[in-house]
Amino acid sequence: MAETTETGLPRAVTVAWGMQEVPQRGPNRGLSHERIVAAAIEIADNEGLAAVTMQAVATSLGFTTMSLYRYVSGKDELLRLMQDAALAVPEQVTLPGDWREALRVWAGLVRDAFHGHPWVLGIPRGQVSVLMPNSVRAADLGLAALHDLPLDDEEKVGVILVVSQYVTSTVELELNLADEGTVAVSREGLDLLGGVVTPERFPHLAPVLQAGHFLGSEPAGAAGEGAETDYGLDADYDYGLDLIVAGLEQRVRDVSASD
Amino acid sequence: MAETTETGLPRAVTVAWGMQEVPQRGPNRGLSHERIVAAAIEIADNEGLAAVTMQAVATSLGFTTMSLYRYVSGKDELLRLMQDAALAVPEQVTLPGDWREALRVWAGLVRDAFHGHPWVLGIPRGQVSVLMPNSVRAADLGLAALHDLPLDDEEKVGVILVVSQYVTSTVELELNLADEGTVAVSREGLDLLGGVVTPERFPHLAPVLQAGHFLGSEPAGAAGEGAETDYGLDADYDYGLDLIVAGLEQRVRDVSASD
DNA sequence: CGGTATCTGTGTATGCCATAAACCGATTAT
DNA sequence: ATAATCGGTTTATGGCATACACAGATACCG
Repeated sequence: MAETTETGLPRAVTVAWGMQEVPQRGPNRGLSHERIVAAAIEIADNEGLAAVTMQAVATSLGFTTMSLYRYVSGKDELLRLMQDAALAVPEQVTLPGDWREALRVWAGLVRDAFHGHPWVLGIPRGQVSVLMPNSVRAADLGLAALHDLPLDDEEKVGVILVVSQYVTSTVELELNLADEGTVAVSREGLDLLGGVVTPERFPHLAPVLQAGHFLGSEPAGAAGEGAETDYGLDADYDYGLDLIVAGLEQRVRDVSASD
Repeated sequence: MAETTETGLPRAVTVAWGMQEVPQRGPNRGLSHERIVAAAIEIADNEGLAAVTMQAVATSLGFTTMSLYRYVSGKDELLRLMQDAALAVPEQVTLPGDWREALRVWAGLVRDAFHGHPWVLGIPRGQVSVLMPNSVRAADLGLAALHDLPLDDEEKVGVILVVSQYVTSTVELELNLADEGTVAVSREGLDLLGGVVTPERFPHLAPVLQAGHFLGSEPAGAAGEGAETDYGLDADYDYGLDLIVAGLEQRVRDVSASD
């Protein structure tokens, strides 16, 4: 159960939206939660999420550890704020007119955000709020992408959820495999696994593993050509998205037919 | 970067598969990683993931904290093992013949596993391995469900991934909303949000929020009838799954047509 | 069959980290 | 001007993961 204010909203939500009353008396404030979150994000970007400690954030700002607690109720709240701030979708996007294209572009924006700050996935789930500013912004943009679809709003929200969840999970998978695939799939580990993942025990999966699919391990191929943003799973990503789009088109046909 | 053995496989993987050499000399072992993981899971089930400390696990087994480190390299590894053990799919499932039904049943099994041990979602992502025993088991079963589909193996793996990711994310969403929806959506918070989520700034989303959709908040309705397993988002869950299935059917048609 | 290398469980110790509590000086409302 | 409030610091605490070194148990080797 997350910390909540009298309104029932999690404190992180009210803070992020600037709905917190600003004190009148007392000295001028030397910090702001924006600056704190920005500093924390920079640390996470450079040194990983584990390096984000209250102390590190505070000293990187030239303040004491405890000073942060005047702006943020605790580390949980800081993490929530970081997460939302990191997943900002660019302002002023112009989406293609065709909803299929628009949806793909939107998904790409979400995906880019994750790729820019992969440590977000290191934040425990179950603490995420749909009501944070950038979530709301992203949702609005997603609905904009689907504007011309002949579905009611509730259903569009469902689509947005499915897609964003899909994108999130795909990035998560990419990162797990980046950790694991490159090393483990080096034949050696796979052979070892072959001892336990036998065709008798796993009739359907064993052949696939043996064939070397799974894990998106291409046959070496031409690596190195602008490899920066090559996550190796682009094909799988596109495939899943195609699947969703196809399902959506079918749904549209069904709806249109029943009119 | 996760701890790896000489094989390149994460240590958690080799431990989970029992691929670790058993020592010959020395006293008889009083513990096993299975018992440790089981104890840890019990604590997590009863008191939440936060209560799972090395100390708590050890004393619940009647041993010292440090004794655990003879079986598990650290807490990270323990969490990985817990995650995999918690997400076990029942043995001896018989899947329906129709692949649509089978896929739904399979997705339901995965979903049930999460519902049984929701704390799994509290484990930071990016640490999860696809090579753990129960992941493999689940993947095998998933492929079995799709056995009759006229798609190649690689594509089926893609489908499995999409579906399991979808299920995972849906459960995550459910839990987030259970934390937040029940409390926050009590009109009061929503009104407050209305001040910032204005139709001018969020033309597409604001109406939806105002209408009370989003967050799966039904108009009160008849709650209490066997509410145990009522997560409120079943409709959304089914919807997304339908979408995927529909997409898949389309894909099958495409493939068949190009034959 | 005795010696030795090896392993297990334990006790002790360390260092990091989040956070609580009390304090001083600055600022503003009255 | 005075009092109520607030910001930032200092100091202190408790929890937690884990490194290290030890004492007894066990199995291999000659």
